[in-house]
Amino acid sequence: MTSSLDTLARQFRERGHKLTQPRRAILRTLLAASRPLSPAEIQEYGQSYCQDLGLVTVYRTLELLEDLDLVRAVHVAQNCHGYALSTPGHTHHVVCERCHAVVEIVGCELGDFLDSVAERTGYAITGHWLEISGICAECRANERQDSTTL
Amino acid sequence: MTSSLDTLARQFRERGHKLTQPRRAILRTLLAASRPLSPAEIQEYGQSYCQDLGLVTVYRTLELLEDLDLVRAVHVAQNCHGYALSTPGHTHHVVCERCHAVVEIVGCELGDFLDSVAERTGYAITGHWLEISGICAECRANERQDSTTL
DNA sequence: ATGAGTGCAAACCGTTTGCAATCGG
DNA sequence: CCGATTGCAAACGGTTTGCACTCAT
Repeated sequence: MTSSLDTLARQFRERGHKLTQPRRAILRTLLAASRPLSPAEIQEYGQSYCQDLGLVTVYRTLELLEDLDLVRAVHVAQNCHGYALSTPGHTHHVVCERCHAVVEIVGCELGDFLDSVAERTGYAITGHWLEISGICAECRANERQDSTTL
Repeated sequence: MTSSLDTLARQFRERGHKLTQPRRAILRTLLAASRPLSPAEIQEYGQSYCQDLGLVTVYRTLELLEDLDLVRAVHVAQNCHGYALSTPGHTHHVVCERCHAVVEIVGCELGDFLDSVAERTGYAITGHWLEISGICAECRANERQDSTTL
């Protein structure tokens, strides 16, 4: 399911890019992440793998990883960009409003719907972006607890 | 279908806000728009209705309009925020990649899908955002023409 | 050895804030 | 009239760029 560091590293080199310490740190960070991270977060967490990882390098590496389709940018509410490793195939995210935990929905069941959209609008559909928000089981449990405590 | 300036203005006043020239210009601009506009674009186009419409006012008014649910922020690829009048009820957009024309899909047929997502993930689903991209009939026609011309 | 990749500092750009002047009800 | 609203200038925060140094191959 999830790619390993080796797999990512290989794909990286195969396409003619050097696998430096900073880049390795960024890949490790993304692998360990349970939700999309902002560039600043990637720098912060990445520094545990590469002491002086610079924010600029994070930006440049993310751009490269996006080009290689190894990472995808997702729209997260507040200040827009979050980055997560892309999983093979087409997926959608369900994001918890409280704790920002992300669950991926693998497989996309929108095919029929999109066909009907194409028919109704006359557009040739080339892509779509679906983001679902909700509250995860854990946060709901916590909220129930809080309300009894109040 | 689409609200008129009067309707918007009324809702605006009913909730205790003053309807100033700058605000009226912003509403007019949004009404006339065929796609989500960035704050800067709203200022630019809005100046034809209100000479010295300031960008700051655009930001503050958009924030207010969002609170009132008269406008919704949509995620547009490049630099994130676009704003469009919200239509009553839940809708999705189909955006043309070439000319940015927007068609709204009224009514949302994702109910069953979302139910199954809730079941599979344990999340209580609170909302979703779907944006579909494609190429509109007109642009496809133009492209066919271009390719014959070349 | 050498060019790709890096970090730093500074530029850049969209957004927000403080404030005195203005306008709408 | 009086407070909500405005525009300006300045602050702010995230992102990008120029440049000299370094590292992976």
